[in-house]
Amino acid sequence: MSVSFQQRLIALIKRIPKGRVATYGHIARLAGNPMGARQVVWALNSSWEKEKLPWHRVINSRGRISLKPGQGFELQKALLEDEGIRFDINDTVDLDRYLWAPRKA
DNA sequence: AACCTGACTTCGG
DNA sequence: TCCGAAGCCAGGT
Repeated sequence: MSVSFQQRLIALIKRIPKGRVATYGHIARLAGNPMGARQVVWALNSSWEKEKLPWHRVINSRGRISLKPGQGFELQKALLEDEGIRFDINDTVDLDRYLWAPRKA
């Protein structure tokens, strides 16, 4: 039987290694739907806890945290910095350096 | 079924 | 860089 897009998203997110990040759109693309970025958001909110997902490693296409200050931004940034990820003066991470890409299929 | 919502993305101005 | 508009997707009301 087929695996749902959601399940593929979950599986991919779980594979993001410590010290690396991925963007919503990137993950959606890898899961097979280039335009399913919003689904990633939904997937995270609905099952990051039960699936133990590294939700903090998912950021937006500009290399910045999408959560707002006081609503998780601080926590996410702290978690990423703990993994060795550096933020520049504009709270932006260097995607060319930290963006995760699966080895081979 | 219509309408709203969200940790999105891209494009213009 | 910031803002608005438009496009996209699924779940909740």
